[in-house]
Amino acid sequence: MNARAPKGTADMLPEVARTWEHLQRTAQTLFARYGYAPVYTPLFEHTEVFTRGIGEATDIVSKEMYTFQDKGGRSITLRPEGTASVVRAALEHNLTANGQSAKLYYAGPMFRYERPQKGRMRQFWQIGLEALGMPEPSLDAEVIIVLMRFFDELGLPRENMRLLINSMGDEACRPVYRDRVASFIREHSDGLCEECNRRAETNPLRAFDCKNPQCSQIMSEAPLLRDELCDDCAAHYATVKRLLDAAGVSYIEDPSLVRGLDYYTRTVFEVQVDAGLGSQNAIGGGGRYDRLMQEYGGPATPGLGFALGFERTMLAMQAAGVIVPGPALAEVYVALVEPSLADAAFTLAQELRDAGIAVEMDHQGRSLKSQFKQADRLGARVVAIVGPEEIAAGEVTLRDMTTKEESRVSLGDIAGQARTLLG
RNA sequence: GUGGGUGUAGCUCAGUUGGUUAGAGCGCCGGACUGUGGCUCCGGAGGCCGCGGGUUCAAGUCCCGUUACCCACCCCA
Repeated sequence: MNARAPKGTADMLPEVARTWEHLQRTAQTLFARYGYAPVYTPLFEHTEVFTRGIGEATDIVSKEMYTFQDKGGRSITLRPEGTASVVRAALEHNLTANGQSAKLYYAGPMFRYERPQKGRMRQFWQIGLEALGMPEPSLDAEVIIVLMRFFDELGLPRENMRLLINSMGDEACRPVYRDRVASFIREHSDGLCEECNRRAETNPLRAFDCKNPQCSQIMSEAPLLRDELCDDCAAHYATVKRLLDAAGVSYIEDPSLVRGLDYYTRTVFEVQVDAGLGSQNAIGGGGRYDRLMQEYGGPATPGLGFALGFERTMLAMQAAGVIVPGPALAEVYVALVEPSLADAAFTLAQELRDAGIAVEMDHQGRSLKSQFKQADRLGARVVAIVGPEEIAAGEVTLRDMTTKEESRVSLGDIAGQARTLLG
C-alpha cells in the first residue's frame, strides 16, 4: 500500500504536536479571558452552507472545495473555513434569538483543494472566534485586540507583523461604490489584465488585490471606498480606530484590503508577517459580516470574527526564532541495574506515577549507561537506581541529575523524597 | 490546472569524465569507565541509490517515461 499521507496533508510528530498544543492552550486561556466559549461544529456541512455564505464567485467556492455526494445523495462539503458553520449552528440553535448575543471560539482542521506549497495545505488548522448579535464597533476593536494579543502571548515580535484594516461599507454604501469601481474598470479595460476585466462583472473589489503591477498601478487611481462610506459606516470605522489607538494596537489602513469572502461588511482586517511563509504573508484575518445570518434565512443578526492559521503561525514563529520549551518527558527515570530487577523497577515506576510524577523506565534490557543516557535525553531530573544492593536493603538510590548527589532511600519514602528533589 | 527543482542510511546530505564490496555528519546500539548521563575516543547495526524501461562489457551516475515531495503562478490561513 501507499504509506504516505495524502497530498497537502501532514503528520504532526511529537515535537511539532507539542508546540501545536501550546498554541491551543494559549488560545483557550486568552479567549476565555475575553468571554468566548468553545464550540465544535461538524467538519462537513451541506454544500449550500458555504456556497451561500462565502459566495459563489469566490476562489474558495469556485475551485477549492472538497465536495462529494454522500450515500443519501446529499451534496456534502468539507469545511473550507469556520465562520459559515458557526453562524449556521447559531441560527439552528437560536443562540442569538431575541437580541441575545453569543461569543464563541473554535479550533480544528479546514480543507481546501489547492496545490500545496509553503504555508498552504489542503488540510490546515485554524482557530478562530466569532462575536454574534452585536453591531457595536467596540466588538470590532475587541476581536482585533484578541487576535493581536494571541500573537503577543506566543512571543511573536510585533515588529515582524503588521495589522491591516479597512472598511468595506454596508448595504447602503457598498453597492454604490461597487458599481463605481466596476465602471472604473470598464473605463480602463485596455490597461487591465483579463482577470481584472472579468472581475468588473463578478467581484470588482477584488481587482484591488491583483498582483499584476500594471493593474495595481491603474487600480491605485481608482476611487476608494474610504472616501465614499456612508455616515454610519464612517462613524463605526472611526470608533474602531479610536479604540485600537487607546489599546495601543497599531495598524495600517489599507484601502485595498478586500479579503476573499463575500460575506464581509464594514470592518475587515488581516495580520501579515514578512518572513517564514514563502510567498504567503497572512497569518490571520477576519471581519464583520452583518448580513451573513440573513443569507441563511435567519433574522438580521450582526456578527464578526477572525480566523488564524496554525501552520502559518508556527512558520512565523520559527522564522522569528520563537522557541516553545517542551515539558520534560520524564521527571524521574527508573533505572535497573540488572534484568532480574525488572519487576521491582516496574512496580516502583507505577507507584511514582500513581503519586503524580512523570516516570519513564527501560523495558528492553538496555545497559545501565544507556538508561542514563535515555534519562538525560528525556530531561529527567532524578534517576531512581534499582540495584541488587538497594533492593536487598529495601531501598533505592536516588540520584539528583543536576547536582549528581545520590542518597539511599527506603522504598516507602521514595515518592516523597523524589518530590523534594524535584522541588 | 501551469511552470521549475529535487528524490542515495532514521535525519541532513556527498558521490569526481559511467568502472569492483555506495560514503560522511548527526542520531541509534555496544565498549573504553566489569552499577551511572551530558565531553572524548573506538567499534557496530542500518541502504529495492523513488519506480519502470532503455543505452552499455559495466548505470547511483547517461536517455525516456512515471510517481512522490518541494517551490512558484492564482488565491488565501
